[in-house]
Amino acid sequence: MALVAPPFSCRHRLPIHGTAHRSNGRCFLKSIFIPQASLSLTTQNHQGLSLTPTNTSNSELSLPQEINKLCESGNLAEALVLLQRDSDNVAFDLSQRAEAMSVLLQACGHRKDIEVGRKLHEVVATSTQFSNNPVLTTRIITMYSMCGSPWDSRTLFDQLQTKNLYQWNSLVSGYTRNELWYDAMSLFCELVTVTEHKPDNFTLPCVIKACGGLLDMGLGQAVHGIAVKMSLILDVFVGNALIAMYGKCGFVKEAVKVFEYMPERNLVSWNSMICGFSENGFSQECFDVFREMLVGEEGLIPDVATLVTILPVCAGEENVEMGKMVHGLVVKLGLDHELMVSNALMDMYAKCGFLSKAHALFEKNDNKNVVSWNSMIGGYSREGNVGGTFNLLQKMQMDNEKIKANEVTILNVLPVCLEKSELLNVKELHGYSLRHRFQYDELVANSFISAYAKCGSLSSAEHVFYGLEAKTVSSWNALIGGCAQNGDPLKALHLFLQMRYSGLNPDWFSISSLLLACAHLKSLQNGKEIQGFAYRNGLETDPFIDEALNLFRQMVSNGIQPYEIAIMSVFGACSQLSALQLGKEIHCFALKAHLTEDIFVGCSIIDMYAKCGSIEQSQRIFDRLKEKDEASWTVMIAGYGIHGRGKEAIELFEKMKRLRLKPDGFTFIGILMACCHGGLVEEGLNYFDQMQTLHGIEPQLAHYSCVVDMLGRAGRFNDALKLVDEMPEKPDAGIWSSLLSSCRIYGELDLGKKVAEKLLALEPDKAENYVLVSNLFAKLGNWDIVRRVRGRMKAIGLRKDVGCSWITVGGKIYHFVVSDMMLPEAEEIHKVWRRLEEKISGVGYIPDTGSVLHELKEEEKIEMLRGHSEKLAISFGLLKTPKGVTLRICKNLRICRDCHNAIKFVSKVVDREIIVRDNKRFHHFRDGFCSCGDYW
DNA sequence: ATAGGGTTAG
Repeated sequence: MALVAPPFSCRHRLPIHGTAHRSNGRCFLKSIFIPQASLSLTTQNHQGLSLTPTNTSNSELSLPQEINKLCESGNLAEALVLLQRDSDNVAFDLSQRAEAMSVLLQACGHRKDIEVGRKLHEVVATSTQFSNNPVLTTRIITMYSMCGSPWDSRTLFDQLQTKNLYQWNSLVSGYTRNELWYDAMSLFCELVTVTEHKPDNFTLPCVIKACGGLLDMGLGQAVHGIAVKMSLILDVFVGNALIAMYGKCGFVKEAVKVFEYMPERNLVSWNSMICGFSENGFSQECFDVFREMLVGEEGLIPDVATLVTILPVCAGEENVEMGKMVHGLVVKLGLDHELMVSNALMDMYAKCGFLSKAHALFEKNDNKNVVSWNSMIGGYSREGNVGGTFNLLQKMQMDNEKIKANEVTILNVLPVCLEKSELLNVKELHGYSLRHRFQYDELVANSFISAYAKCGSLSSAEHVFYGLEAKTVSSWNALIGGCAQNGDPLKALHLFLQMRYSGLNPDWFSISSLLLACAHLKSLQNGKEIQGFAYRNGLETDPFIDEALNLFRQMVSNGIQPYEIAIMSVFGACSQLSALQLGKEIHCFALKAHLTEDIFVGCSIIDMYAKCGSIEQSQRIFDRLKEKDEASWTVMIAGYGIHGRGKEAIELFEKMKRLRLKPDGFTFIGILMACCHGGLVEEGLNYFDQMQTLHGIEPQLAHYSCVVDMLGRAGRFNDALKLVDEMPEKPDAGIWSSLLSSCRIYGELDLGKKVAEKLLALEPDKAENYVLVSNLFAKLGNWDIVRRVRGRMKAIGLRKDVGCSWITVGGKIYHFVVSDMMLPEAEEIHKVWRRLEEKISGVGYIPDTGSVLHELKEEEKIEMLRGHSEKLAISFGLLKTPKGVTLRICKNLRICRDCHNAIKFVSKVVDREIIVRDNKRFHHFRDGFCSCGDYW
């Protein structure tokens, strides 16, 4: 094939750029990789290219020539005056006048001068000779769309009595030019279905581009089909448009196919191909195609578009060697003064870490625009160079070329404000963007939301968020991510729900943030808050953690590799739900992804199995861990703690000390909890003492809480109160509430009253506390006080958290709310329980109506007990699982005395192990006994 | 008369 550059590219480019390539006749590209033969073209292309021939030898210019001269110097208004003045001049015939109008219309389009364009339109429309001139109307349609006002194009188009294909094409291209992809598509449909016109090689490229704009690959394929049927696929423009469209839609393979089968290719085809690879992250392919384009048999010379496509690839890959080579090519082609090229070069050097080289280019270049400044500012910003960034920003504003900052500037500067969490700078920048109306840009607004959140100013973040007119998934994500990362995980979850209610679908970012929130929430008591939250918000289906886990699965099955943090978060979420099956599944995934060796992930896995009730599995994982640190030992000890296996916890703790590992504050929380749940009071007190004397660890509130709880449960109220007095910190509500429940167990009415007062004074707006207080008095039959407490609760509008239990069957989590009559299989479930109740009554079960806090008749109380959610969950589990399978139930509140008693009997009569996790610990029921030894 | 590829951020 002859190495002839297609005339198209230059003809197309020249009117825009105005400069032609210079060639000194030498083979200037040889040193890179261009074959010599390609050379002759540059000069050849040069000829006959000027827009309109000007006849300078003749002092008498024709009207079109004169208009053209004025247009070239930018005097469009003058040209219009000239046209109008000579409207009666017979010296100019009609065709000359029409041509002159054409020239002016074109110039209006190029220079976006809609004022003059509109006046000229009026002139044409009101004249009898020209109003129906199809050439002129086409030009007016084009002019309006080039001025960014395709609506005016449409108005004129609709007024036309008859429309030819030129006019249709002009309007379609006007829509695509203004990125009104949908309008372009529907106009095309109209053209095909309503008119006799057949779309041609001018129509299709626009339509194909619109498909790309809509990112609608299906539509694009359909148009591709039309192109094939009409044999328009042979057209270079159509082929090029297809390459670009497939690239935009993410189907590079299709783009390559089109490229390979094209009967004729030009520079644009190559550029589009490189661009397609670039957009889809195939950097090596970009370089390969670029090289092939230069040295292959077609041997084309790159133009500005090629260079500004390939340079960002070098930048993205930080491949400065390639970048330098392209730079050499740029110089040899004489394109180093092209603004876009020099900008791309600067950006490339900056991104490759050669900031001073970039700066040198920047200084040398006196032709700068916003992009130039932004690229440099971005360079300093990425380096975290606060001074350099702000210095440039200031210089930019003082620059006498009056280049104004834009949205990208803001986006570049914002990250450096976060370097030192500079809230002040963020606020200042925000003020600036408000004044310049940049906050209407979605990206800018979202960046401010996350920036404020990162600086710890959630309220400002929310302020920006709620001020948004249209909230997209990204806006929600910015706020959700901010809350998740900045210590308000519950708010993150709340927002997640709100987003779903507003009809938006969460994406991967939302889910990651949610997972992060779940990880932070691990410290909350077994997800109790989350469950309560979900139910208070009327979430009837599975709670969102469940959904997050489902989405995590999708993420995995879509081949998206989660980071360690995501894995850990998911384990955290499993722990909260006690979703053993799911936890196992994710454990398998982590194994396959070789993430289990990670010391943190290993830790989460141990924690997950323990919190999902499978302490033996935790121990196995723990034993196999190659690398164990203090944290690994601590989660293992704490795991035994929540299972009430104090002895094992103590063994581990002693072993840990023998290995000379240093227990820290967290380890002591674990061991104290273990002693507390295992009823090992003396041991616990001993460790509490050791912790201070031997290890020099100052006990925190959490340690005191454990010990006070431990003493209270053992009925040693004097010791407990003594410790409360000795505490350096003020006791919190947790301490009072644990004491209060101990008072209930031991019937300590007087102390209970005092403790209740303290608790309600400290946390007057927490429903749980009122429930605790009323439980105490209800147990003693003091209904008067119960009624008063309940009344007070009602008066301040508090409602008790709904009791809720859940069980996993077949990988799905089923929830049961107390006295839930809306259950899908309510009939069967209740029947199962009735039968069980008969059976266990035969072996000694007597309903413990003391657990019912309402004033009801005895029979009604018994009916209430039957509705407790854990009983429903167990009945469901028995109904749905084969004989002998262990049932694992979770509950958001503490298990009641009657249920605890009943489940002991059930475990005996159905001969199954039943594991219940309440909001404090695990209960393993087997053969009529519970692992907690009725001490909880 | 009407057409395809292109720099900064995400």
